[in-house]
Amino acid sequence: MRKAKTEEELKDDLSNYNADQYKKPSVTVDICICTIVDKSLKILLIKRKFPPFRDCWAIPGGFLDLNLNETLEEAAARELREETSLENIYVEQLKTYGDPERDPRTRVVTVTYFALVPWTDALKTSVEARDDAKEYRWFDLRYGVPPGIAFDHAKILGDLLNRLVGKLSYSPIAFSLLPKKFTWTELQSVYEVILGRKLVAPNFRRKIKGMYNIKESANFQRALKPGRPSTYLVLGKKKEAY
Amino acid sequence: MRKAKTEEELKDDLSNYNADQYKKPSVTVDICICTIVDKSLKILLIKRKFPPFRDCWAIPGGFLDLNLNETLEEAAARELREETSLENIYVEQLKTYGDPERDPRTRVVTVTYFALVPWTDALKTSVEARDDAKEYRWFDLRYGVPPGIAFDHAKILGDLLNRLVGKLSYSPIAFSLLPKKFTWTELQSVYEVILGRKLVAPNFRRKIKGMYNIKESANFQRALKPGRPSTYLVLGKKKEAY
DNA sequence: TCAAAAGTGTTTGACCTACACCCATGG
DNA sequence: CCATGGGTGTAGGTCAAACACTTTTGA
Repeated sequence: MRKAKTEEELKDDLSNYNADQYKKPSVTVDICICTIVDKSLKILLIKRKFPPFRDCWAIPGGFLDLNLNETLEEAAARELREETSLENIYVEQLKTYGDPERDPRTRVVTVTYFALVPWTDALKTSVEARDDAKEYRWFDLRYGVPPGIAFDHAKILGDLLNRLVGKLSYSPIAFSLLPKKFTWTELQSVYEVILGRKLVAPNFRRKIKGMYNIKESANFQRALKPGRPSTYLVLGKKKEAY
Repeated sequence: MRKAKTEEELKDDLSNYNADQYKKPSVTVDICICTIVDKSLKILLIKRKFPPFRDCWAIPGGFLDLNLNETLEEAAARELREETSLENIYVEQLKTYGDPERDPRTRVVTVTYFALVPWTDALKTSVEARDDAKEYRWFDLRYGVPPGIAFDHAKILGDLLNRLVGKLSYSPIAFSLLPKKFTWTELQSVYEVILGRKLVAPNFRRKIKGMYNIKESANFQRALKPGRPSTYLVLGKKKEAY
């Protein structure tokens, strides 16, 4: 009875919804894990072990598990954690893809997110030294996706790059790609890699100082090279408008 | 057999997916229909006739019908057509909402789109003079949403306003809110309404001319008022970069 | 003393904004 | 003539790019 009423309510919600034909699509949440290493913008792809697109590279993700009772963003964060063991990472919704033919098996609606993670050697280890027989690899997002990438993932990565380039200039996403403490050179490198062009250091630093609350951390020597060691910086709370 | 294999493939796609617990969420596509009339930015809401949120205002939408074999954007455009009889309208994906508790009945993932429609009196008529007992109303997006709006639709409309304001300055969405032929005053009014502030006409026109290919259409007198009649404009193909 | 990090100063040009002012056009 | 549509010109300010130069710091 309760259920029947619900069915009726559902039916009325839509314009021309036929309860007899009603089938639900599968819903997956995919996570584009981005980082910057070696002066290039990388994304983590996984090699598929089963058809369709067997042995093709694909964006990691999984079906939405209703039992976990999590939000979509939490699902994305959980998948990120499962792949990288990282937590407290910047995650943002990218777009949702649901073309009828995008998965040859069945109708799949995929909500994609992207995560910006600071590169660490631990990350490299945790991803490469897995024992679950999954093959992972970091791909350069600017060098073009691997040929034969699965599903419509080439389009997704294109949308991702556009989003990153577009948001970089007016939002603090660059800091999410760096550890808490970073140097001016590292920060500038993030901008240069995403924008794909060199920047002039003094102008860059003036601009960043005007937009964000950059504070100096403890000075700390990092490398065994000559010259002045760089200052560590941290991003403070947002600049107060006065 | 074919089906069994598919199940296995599906299972492997995910990290910790349990086929026995596997339930699919419902997927709906909602459409925020925006227009500008009477110097204000309006959105079309529908009054719900059944619980939950009976008699509350809500964004129109419907469940994704797999039998129609349409893309998500086509589904949004179809719903727009069903509500307004309009076709060839600018439609863009806004965001996807899927919190577990957003619909008290069952798990619902909603992909929201927004449509920008030029106001016409025909639109007013087609929406208001419906015979399907649905109650529609245009709400001013800047005046705050109606109290007790259904589900998480208040948040959706907030995201929508942010998107419109943000995109206005670098994309030609304003033209989608006007008929093919429009005047400088009308175009400026669209910008002023969305931005929420007055603009200086000469500067506005110089700027728009620099960004878009504005062409004059046939001069045509419109009103029975004194003064020079306004020139009709059309948006030409994008400016060639040279 | 050297090399790298970090900052200062300045010039140039683009562009935005406000405002004054002029021209065009039809009632 | 007048009211409105539409444009030109310009002065002031902001901002960004480019580049030269200085200062700081530790090996």
